[in-house]
Amino acid sequence: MINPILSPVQTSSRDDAVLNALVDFVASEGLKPGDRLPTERVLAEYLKVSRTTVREALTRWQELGLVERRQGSGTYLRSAVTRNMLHMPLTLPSGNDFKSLMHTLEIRRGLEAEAAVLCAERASDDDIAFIEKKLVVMEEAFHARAGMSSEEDWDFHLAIFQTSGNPLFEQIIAAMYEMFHRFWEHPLGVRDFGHASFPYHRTLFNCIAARDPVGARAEALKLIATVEDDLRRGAANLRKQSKT
Amino acid sequence: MINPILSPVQTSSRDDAVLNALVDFVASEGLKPGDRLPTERVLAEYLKVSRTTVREALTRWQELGLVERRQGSGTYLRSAVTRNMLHMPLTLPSGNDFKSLMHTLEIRRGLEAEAAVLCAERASDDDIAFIEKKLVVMEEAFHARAGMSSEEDWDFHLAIFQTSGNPLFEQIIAAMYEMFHRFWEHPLGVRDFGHASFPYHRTLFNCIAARDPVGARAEALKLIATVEDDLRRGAANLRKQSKT
DNA sequence: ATTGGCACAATGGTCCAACCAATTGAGCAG
DNA sequence: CTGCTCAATTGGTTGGACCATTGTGCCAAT
Repeated sequence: MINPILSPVQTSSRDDAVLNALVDFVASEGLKPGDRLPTERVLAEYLKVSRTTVREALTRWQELGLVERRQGSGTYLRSAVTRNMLHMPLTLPSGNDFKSLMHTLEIRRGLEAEAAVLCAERASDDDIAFIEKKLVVMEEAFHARAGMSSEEDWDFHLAIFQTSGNPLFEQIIAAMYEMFHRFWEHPLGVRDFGHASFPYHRTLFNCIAARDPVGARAEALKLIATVEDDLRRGAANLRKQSKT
Repeated sequence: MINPILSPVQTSSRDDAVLNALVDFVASEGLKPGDRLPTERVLAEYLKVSRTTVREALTRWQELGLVERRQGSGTYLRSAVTRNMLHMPLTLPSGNDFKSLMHTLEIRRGLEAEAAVLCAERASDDDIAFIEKKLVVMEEAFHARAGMSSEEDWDFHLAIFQTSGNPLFEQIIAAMYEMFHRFWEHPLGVRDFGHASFPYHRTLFNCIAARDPVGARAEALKLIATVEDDLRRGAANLRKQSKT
């Protein structure tokens, strides 16, 4: 173990200084996601650094998804920024095959079950009413379109994560979810994807409403299991197609 | 839901082209993590782009942790790179307070348990021998120094994650671990931090070696529970100190 | 009044040439 | 062999120029 006393010696590079200043600026101006940042030229002049340095700093934020740049238009905030953020770039080698998608589901399995437990333990009456509202919306959308709808489904799960009282669940699972859905839409030939998971949303909610953590974990695991089955069916479909 | 048919219209920017070319170069040269890449000037000339563009591309890889740049020395590969890598950069509001540390443990609880299950299901005999080696090293370090050692402890857990066959476990938990250890060293007045978790390392290994997923989950949960207890004790310590 | 096209300014993207700062290694004095 | 100096190498920064895209306002045609 390295002695922490003499380890850091932070030679704060120019970029970091720019980003720190930018964090303060965003805070003082009260900028929210979607708002436009000052132009690179303005930032460069204001911070007394070259535009190249500003660009390197913004490139880093862009790669982290904190900011979006549109040529001819400007640079826009994409997410809330604070000082002391911890950046965790996850990299999955070759992310568009069956195995990689399965890996995201294994993560979700662990986290969704845990979130369901915490949610069942901590939910207030208001929280439960809120979650039920999302559930009803999802069920209506299901019956109206005769199929799962990603949007409302996600809203329901999101309500659970938020009620868990731990913001990390939402952020990590959101990343898994995004990666998964980037591919699940059409490529896999399964038309009624997610159909089988429908009933478990209601049973999961019932356990949460009854403050039953053990039951909530079990229902969450069943729900993920149906998605895994769908994925396996999709993979089998693909294999069959490629053979013909 | 947006119709995916008419969404992308990918105008491949210059940076991406550079990075793709670099992936091919790394592949053709068989470069491994730790190896040195060509200098920025050489890359610029070879790819017929300006050095600025090369730098922007490398800055992006650096932010993703794929590459490390040392002024005066060169640019070094830090991780395997392949085409079709999928990047999921997460940024977490890094709290330095008790609640945030507890949040990281809740994530670890879900993931370590799941990793232990998968490890017990999938471990080959060689894997188990490797894990046991790490365990023995940790136990020796424990007896030699009469206390937990972060380094060897982490190596043991790392071996389990790697055996789980899912690289995401290692990456996510590593981030949680870093966030946690950024504060656990001395600030909390608990001297024998992690001491109570020691015996569960052996029991966890026994379950894995016996290919007992259910038992492995249980032992992993017990292990995390002891860490949570330590953290709670540390928080109580802090409160007591601040009152005097 | 609405629509379509056009010129123009603003903004991010690229390029170049130079210089700064840290690292490395060769050469040399002790 | 040790320790120092020095020069070449390499990433970091700068200023200035130009390109490509976007947004806006004006104007003519409908």
